[in-house]
Amino acid sequence: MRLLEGSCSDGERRDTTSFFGMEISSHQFHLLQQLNEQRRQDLFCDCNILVEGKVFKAHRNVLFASSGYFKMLLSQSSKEMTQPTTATFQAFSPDTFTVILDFVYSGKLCLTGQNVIEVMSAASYLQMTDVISVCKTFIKSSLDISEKEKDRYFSLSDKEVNSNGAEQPCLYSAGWRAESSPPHSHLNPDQGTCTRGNAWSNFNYYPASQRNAQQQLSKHDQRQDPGKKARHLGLQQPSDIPHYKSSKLEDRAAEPAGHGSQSEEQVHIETEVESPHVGYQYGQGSDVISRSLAVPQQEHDSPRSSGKSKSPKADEQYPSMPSIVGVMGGWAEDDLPRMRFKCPFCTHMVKRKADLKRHLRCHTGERPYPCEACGKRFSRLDHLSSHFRTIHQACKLICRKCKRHVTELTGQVVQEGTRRYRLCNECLAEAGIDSIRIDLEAETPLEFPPDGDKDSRWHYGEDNKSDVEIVEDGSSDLVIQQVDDSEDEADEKEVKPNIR
DNA sequence: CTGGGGAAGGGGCCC
DNA sequence: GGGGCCCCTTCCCCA
Repeated sequence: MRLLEGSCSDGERRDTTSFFGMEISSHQFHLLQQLNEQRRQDLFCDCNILVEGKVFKAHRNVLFASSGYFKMLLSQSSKEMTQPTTATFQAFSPDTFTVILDFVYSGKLCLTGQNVIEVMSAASYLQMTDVISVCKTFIKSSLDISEKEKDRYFSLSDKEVNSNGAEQPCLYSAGWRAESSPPHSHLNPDQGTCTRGNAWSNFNYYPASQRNAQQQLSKHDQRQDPGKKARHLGLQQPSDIPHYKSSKLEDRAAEPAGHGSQSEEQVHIETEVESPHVGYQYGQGSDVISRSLAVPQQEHDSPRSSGKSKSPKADEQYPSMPSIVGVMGGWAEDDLPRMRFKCPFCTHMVKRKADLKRHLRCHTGERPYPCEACGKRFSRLDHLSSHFRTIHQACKLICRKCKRHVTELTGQVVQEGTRRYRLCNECLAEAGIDSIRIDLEAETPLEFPPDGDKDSRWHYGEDNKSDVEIVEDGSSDLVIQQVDDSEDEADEKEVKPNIR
């Protein structure tokens, strides 16, 4: 117990009001312990989680406070408080969820070399950034240990390297120090990855006997056929390894499948486990660089979803991302190792960190660029730009029907809702929409937001007096616009962001 | 069921 | 490092 002196956290009173308070350090622990006890006794449990047929009981409020996924899920179902909420998962195994749930109710994460990948995957799915961080720490720990032993490794024979012991769990515990911050620090997105939750700096890591196994696992097969790596990693996975993004990763997992005798499981193992070890793949020097990446994390949509739903600003929702790991990714033509960046989620490597940052969005589902015209969200600005030009601005000077080239003289822009395209005059006549009354005031053009302004909104340009003549079909959303292409092109050159 | 076309999305790379 | 372009693949819709 200790005395606290400080400012009130309330923003308005912050500068004027001081408080003296007492913090009982064990309170949080006892509270969680009680909740855990209630969970075990099925007391007040109002949420059923079905994982591959196994039912887990839990408390909505605890799940809500622990997982971004459940936060979103339970927010949506919060109106139906009378019925227990049921969530079903196929993406990970009951064992994995047990580890996750135990962590939620105890602050202790029971990681092993066998479960760390799946736990991290599940945590990613459930948007539990703390768990992801701890898993990364776990993996990094094995790398660090391996690094120290690298020299020794080179003197080891294959025989020695191949002998590894059985894995035993490592326990990462929140620690509940007197000055402990809440263990589920994803509620404090400002905290960096490494310091995320002071509590994590106090985790217990044991047993020491595991170190040898980890060392050996991590460093074997340098420059060897990647297919052989998995056999020595010892980080064997159950057959139901979840994937961050199913199809793509499965495709990529299949890439090294040329090693004939490898089972599908082995391929998965290789794909998922390679990340923490790849830094040693070409093992020359200390080439593992960890950096925190201030990229918003996973969108609410599950990693398997299409990501089409609207969501709050990604920056707010996904406060952290897995670190970018720079590795020696191969050998340049001059026989010097070249730096490449390894995706922590798949086997993909890129030359530039910025490219990896961009690539990571395909794993997280983050789509920070919304089209204000139709609501569709994009992971990349250039895709948004392309989409907008194609769908909403009819930039292609091609008749959509007959595919002939059209100009402002030989064709017109047709608008259906927010969608615009061009039709040549002949096709317009064929469609019987050549006699529609032109109403200049009926519509204003769509305007592209300024360059790089993720947060800006797209407007129907009110103050951008347009040269577009609009013909509205009284019966539907169909609108014909008379577009002055020459001026459009000039606009594009002068004010590029305002693509028209 | 199938093939074609359009849109989306991912990677490489230049500016 | 970000923006943007090009190229390619995949997905989806439609005839």
